[in-house]
Amino acid sequence: MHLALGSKDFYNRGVKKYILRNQPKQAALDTFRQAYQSSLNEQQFQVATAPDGPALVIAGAGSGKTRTLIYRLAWLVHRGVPPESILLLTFTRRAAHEMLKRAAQLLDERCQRVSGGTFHSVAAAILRRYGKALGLAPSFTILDRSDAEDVIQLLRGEMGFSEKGKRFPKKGTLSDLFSKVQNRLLTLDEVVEQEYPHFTDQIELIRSLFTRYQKYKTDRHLVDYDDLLVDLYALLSEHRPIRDALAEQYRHLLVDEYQDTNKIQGEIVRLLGRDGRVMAVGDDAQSIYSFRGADFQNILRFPNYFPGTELYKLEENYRSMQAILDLANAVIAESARQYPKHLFTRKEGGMKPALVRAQDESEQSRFVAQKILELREEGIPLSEIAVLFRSSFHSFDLEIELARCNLPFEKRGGFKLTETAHVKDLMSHLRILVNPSDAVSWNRLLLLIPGIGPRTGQKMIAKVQQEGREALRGFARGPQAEAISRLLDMLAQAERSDSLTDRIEQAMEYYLPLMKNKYDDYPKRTKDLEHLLVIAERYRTLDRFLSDLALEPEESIIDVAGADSDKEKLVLSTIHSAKGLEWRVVFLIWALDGYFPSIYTFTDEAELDEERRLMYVAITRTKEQIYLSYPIRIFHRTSRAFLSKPSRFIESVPEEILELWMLSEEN
DNA sequence: GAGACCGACGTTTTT
DNA sequence: CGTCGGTCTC
Repeated sequence: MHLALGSKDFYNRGVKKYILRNQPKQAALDTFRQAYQSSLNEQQFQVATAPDGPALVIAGAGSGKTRTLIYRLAWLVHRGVPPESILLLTFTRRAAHEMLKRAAQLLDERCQRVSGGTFHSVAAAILRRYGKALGLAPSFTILDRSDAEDVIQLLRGEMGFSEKGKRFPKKGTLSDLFSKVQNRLLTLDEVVEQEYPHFTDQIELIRSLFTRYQKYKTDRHLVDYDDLLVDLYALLSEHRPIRDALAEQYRHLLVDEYQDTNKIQGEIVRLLGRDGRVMAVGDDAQSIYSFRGADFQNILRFPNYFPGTELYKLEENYRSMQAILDLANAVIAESARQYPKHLFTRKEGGMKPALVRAQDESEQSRFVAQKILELREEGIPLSEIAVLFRSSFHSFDLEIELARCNLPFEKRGGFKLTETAHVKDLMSHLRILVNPSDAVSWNRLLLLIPGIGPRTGQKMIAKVQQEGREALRGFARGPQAEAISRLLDMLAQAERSDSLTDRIEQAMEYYLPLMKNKYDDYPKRTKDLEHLLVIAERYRTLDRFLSDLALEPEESIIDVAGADSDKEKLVLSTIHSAKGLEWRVVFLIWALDGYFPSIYTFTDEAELDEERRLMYVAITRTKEQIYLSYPIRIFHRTSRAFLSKPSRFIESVPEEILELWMLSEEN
C-alpha cells in the first residue's frame, strides 16, 4: 500500500530522494520496535510507525492519543526525517510544546526542532514571512475578539445604522456572523439565511458593513483571528510558488484534535499536505467547537480529501476505571456517532459515579468543598482533583466557598487577563510602536485622555495616519496638548529603548495615572500589570510578545502562575478548557437540565448533540472518581421556569451505573 | 463634543 | 450584575 501511494507523488520529487529516504526503513523499524514496542500497544505501534501516506487515527478518550503522537514524532525523526520538515498542528500551543518536550526526552533533542503550534500561530508565522504577496505588512497587528468588535462598532456607528426603530444586529452578533462566513467558507447570504433569518431584510447593510470592515483592516494592517486562516488559505491557493515552498518545507503534517478543525482549516491541511503525508488524529465523539465553526464532518470527509487513507483506531482506554467508562458510554450511546468504536479498559471496577442532589447552589458548593477536604485527608493531592462546569460563571459561588476553606485553586477558561480593560489599555501603547497604523489601539489610548472623546479621537487618528504621530503636537489644544505631549515623549523614549521590559515600564509610567483616574480598584489592576511585566521577561522582542499574547491569551499566564507557586492547586475549569487533560477525581457541577444542556439549545438537535459530547468529554477526564452535582429549584429568569431535574444526558442512566446521593447537613 | 446618568436587557464555550 | 444605547447637561 505504501509503495503504491508513494509512487504517485514521487514523480514530482525525483526518484533518488525517495529511495534515499526510505532505504534504511526496515532497519530503522527493527531498532525502533526493539526500543519502544513494550511502551505501546499494537494499535498504537502501528500508528506510530505508519507509512507516509495519508492516515486518519480515530482515538477514543484516554486511549493514549498524545502518547502515540509523541512516538510518531520520535519515529519520524529516528527514521531520518529532518525535524524541521515536520509540522505539528495542535489545539493549543501548550499541547505542542508538551509533545515536543516529551518526544525529545524519548528520543533526543532533535525533536525540539519540529515545527509546531496552533493553526493560528502557524498561520501568523507564515504570513509574517510571505504575507507580502497578499499586500500584508510583516508588522501586522492581530486583533482579538474584542478588538475586532471595537472596529465593527466604530464602522457601525459611522454608517449611521443606529437609526431609530430599525433593529440592526449588535457588534457581537455581527462579529459572529462575519466569523462564520470566513470559517465555513460560506457566503454572507448563506450564513444570514441559515443562522440569522430575522436579519434578512437588512442583508444589504450587513454586506456593506462587512466589506468596509475588511477594507478597514487591510488598510491598517490589522488581522483578526479568521483572517489569519483566510489569508493563509489565500496564500496557499493563489500563490503556487509559495505553496510549493511550504509543501517542500513541511513534508510531514501531524494534525491533532482534527474533529475540532473548521472548514477552512480542513482546506489548509489539504493544500499543505497535497503529497498525502498527513496524519490526522481525533475523535468525532469529542467534537465540541462547532460554535466557532468547527465541523466534525471534516474528520468524516478526510478519506475523501486524501484518497488511499489508512484508518486506524485506538480503542483501549488507559485512563478510566470501568465504572467511569460505563457512565461515559451510557451518555454517548444516544449520540449519532459516525465512526463506531468500542472503548474498553482493563481497569476493572472503581467507585460508582455519584449523582448528588443539592437543595440550592450554596449547598452544592459546600458539598464540593467538603468532599475535597476529605479527599485530601485520604491522601489525594489537590493537583489530582478538578471541578468542571459548562460555563465560566458557574463556579463563582464555589470560588468563594473554596477561599473560605483555604483551598487553593487555579481557574481556567472564561475571562482572560489579557482581555481586561486595563491590560488592553497598556498593550495598546505598545502595539502602536510595532504597527503605527493600528487604529484600534490609537483609538483606545487616545480616549483615555480626559477631554478626548470619539470625535476628537477619530480626527486625531486620521491626522496620525496621514502625517505621522508627531503631527498631533500641533493638533491638540488646551489641557489636552500637555497630555498629548507626554504621550509622544513616552513613545519616542520607548522607541529608543531596546529592552522590552524597559518599554513596558515606560508605558506603565505614563498609563498608571490615567488608570487611577479611570478605575477605583486600581491597586488590584496595578498588580495585573506588574504580572504582565513578569511574563514579558521571557520574551526578546516586542512583536513576538504581542503576537503571543493575542494568540494564546491565557496560556502565557498560566505558565507563569504555575512556575511561581509550587503550592498544590486544585483546578477549576470550563469543560472546553479541560480538553485533553485528566484527573483522579472530577466534580462536574451544575449538571442541571437547563444549565447543562443550556435551555437555549433545547430546540436545536445539533446543538443538543454537541452539549451531549461536551458531557462525554467532562466524564472521560476522570480516572477514578466522579461526582456530578446539581442544585434544585433554580429559577431561570428569561424563560421564567424552575429547573430541578438533573441533566437529560444522565437522567435515564440506570442506578447500577450512576448512584444517587442525598445530602444531609451535619454541621 | 465630552461625559454623566437612566432605563432596558440578557447564552455559553475559544483561537 | 454589568453592559448597552439613548438622553441630558455642561
